Amino acid sequence: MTRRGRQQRFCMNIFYQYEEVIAEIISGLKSRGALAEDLDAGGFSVEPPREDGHGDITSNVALVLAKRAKMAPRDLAGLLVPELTARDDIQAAEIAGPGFINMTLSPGVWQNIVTVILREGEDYGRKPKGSVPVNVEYVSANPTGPMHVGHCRGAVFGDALASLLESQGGDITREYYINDAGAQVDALARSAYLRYREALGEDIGEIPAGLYPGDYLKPVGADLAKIHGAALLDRDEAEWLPVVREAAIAAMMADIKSDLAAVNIRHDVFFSERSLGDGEGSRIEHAIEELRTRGFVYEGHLEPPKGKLPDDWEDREQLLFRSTEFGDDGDRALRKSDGSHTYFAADIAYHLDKYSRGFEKMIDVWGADHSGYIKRVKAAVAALTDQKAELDVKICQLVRLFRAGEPVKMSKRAGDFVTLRELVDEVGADPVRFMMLYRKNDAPLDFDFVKVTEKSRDNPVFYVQYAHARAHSVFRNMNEIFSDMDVAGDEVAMADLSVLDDPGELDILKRLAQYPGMLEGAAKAHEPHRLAFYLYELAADLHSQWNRGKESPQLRFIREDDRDLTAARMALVSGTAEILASGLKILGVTAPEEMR
RNA sequence: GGCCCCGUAGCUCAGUUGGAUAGAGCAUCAGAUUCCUAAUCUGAGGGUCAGAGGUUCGAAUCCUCUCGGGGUCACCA
Repeated sequence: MTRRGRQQRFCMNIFYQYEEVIAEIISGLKSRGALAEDLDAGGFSVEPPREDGHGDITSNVALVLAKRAKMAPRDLAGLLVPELTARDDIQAAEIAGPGFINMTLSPGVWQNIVTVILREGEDYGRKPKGSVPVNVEYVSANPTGPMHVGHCRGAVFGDALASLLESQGGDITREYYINDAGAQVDALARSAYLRYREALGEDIGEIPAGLYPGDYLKPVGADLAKIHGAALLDRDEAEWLPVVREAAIAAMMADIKSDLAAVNIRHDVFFSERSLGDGEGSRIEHAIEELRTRGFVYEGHLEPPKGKLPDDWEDREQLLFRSTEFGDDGDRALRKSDGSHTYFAADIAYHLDKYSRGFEKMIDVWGADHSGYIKRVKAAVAALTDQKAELDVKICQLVRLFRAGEPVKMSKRAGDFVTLRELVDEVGADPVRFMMLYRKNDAPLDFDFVKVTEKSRDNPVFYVQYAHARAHSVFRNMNEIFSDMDVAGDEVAMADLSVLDDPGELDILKRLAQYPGMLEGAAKAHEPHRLAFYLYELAADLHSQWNRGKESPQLRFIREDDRDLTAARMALVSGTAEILASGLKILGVTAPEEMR
């Protein structure tokens, strides 16, 4: 981390503040000749200790610099410790293990966290909006039917990731790629056409294999009948198909947007694959030309696929992208045997379009079945942008549905898959969103309809929301006793916090201090689940302290006999509620003020 | 067969990008209710981080191999 980088950061993160303290001590030692003037002092960190008993904050500075300074780590630490302990804000600093420096801070440092949170409010831990545009593409479900639970996880993940990046200063565009070209939407159009004839009174019998049998196309057929009457009946398919297709896609996209709205997801840009065109002069041809000028396109033969050979495999010469140049396993076809472009070719053009719109950072969120597709798209982005753009592809693994421990059977062919809408209608948006995020994206996830609505510690959604509600319950009860004390007012904000010295209170304070660094790390790693886990831990800290007040009445947040102490504790509880609400907001989950 | 993901307590999972004696919840056992919401909390037991090598001050984490589970594998979208 450069010096400039440190200064540009908000100084809310106390771990960075102490990195700075150590950096200053090192330059002091240099100027006094205790350390070499040209010693590179970068690369160390100050972090919360992993275990109790290792102080409040810990640094690996001596371990990181030892080799460069040609000193034993513990000796180097020995130079730093006296300087650290000389400070008022550091109660103790000791050398531990191979050369860690464990510091115990004076309680005032922690108590001050609350003052900062109450001042910054929702901005605590956030960074001001920066100028780096980031494109997050997620959902991108085919417009051939309603959203089902398989889409849901990626949708929630992408949305929360976008919000998380936004909280760290990203200039985020949320984007949906509509696969409205190709055979699937033609099949959709033919299915809708059948429903159209049905709406005009014809008995259409069974929906043929290869078409979409779901009832959800019936309204589309009815609308077509209303608008066109019998006018489309006696035409050739070439005439009615574009008309029906457009109507069907529009209807499906309207359904999808409304399904997404049910889980509070919205996109800034809906990008149509069809708009990329086809054939001469299209953006797809342009993208292929861009690759060709860079020497990554050639006519050639592909190796037969490994494993069992498809029945209709034929060796042929075709237009290929040299993706092996960028680490892919094989070169990839750009044109099909009928001369039209492949889906991949369209995707290349799409990503080139993103780049030309100014996005040098792109994130795609895909389902698990697309993992084999990552390398070729990354290869294409690298090739087209001369490696200037970075694309991160996040894969969301499958969601397995359970009901009270029993697997929920689904058959997509029979059309009885569980839709996103059914899921949300039954359990609500909050549990859906939180549970989809309470797991790493690349691990499979079990979702139990019954468990997620349980009111118990076993259900993390409830547990976190309850902590927030409990805080507000405390405020209400406080006003029963001190009717003129305003939790949001100056008396609380300016309260003397030095009385917050109970170990349980300090635990909460230390957890609050971790919030900015946790957010930054989660955003950098593109891992919103870290925030969900953090909120669970913060909720546990608050519940825990609340309960200590049962055994030890002097620890209760509300102390009828001590107005000043009550004000200080209101500040603590208020700061905690603020962070719970702020974090939940990033995850897109509500923070209720009471549970019922 | 190739590629990708996963393998951590009986179960479900974290592990802050290489840090110290590996952590939560559930389940089990023992406790807390005149009391700010017991919808919660306190404590105990439970581990060869799948296995074997390697890299270094230091590995659950990085590299190689083996075993086991899942996904995927010309032209579809």
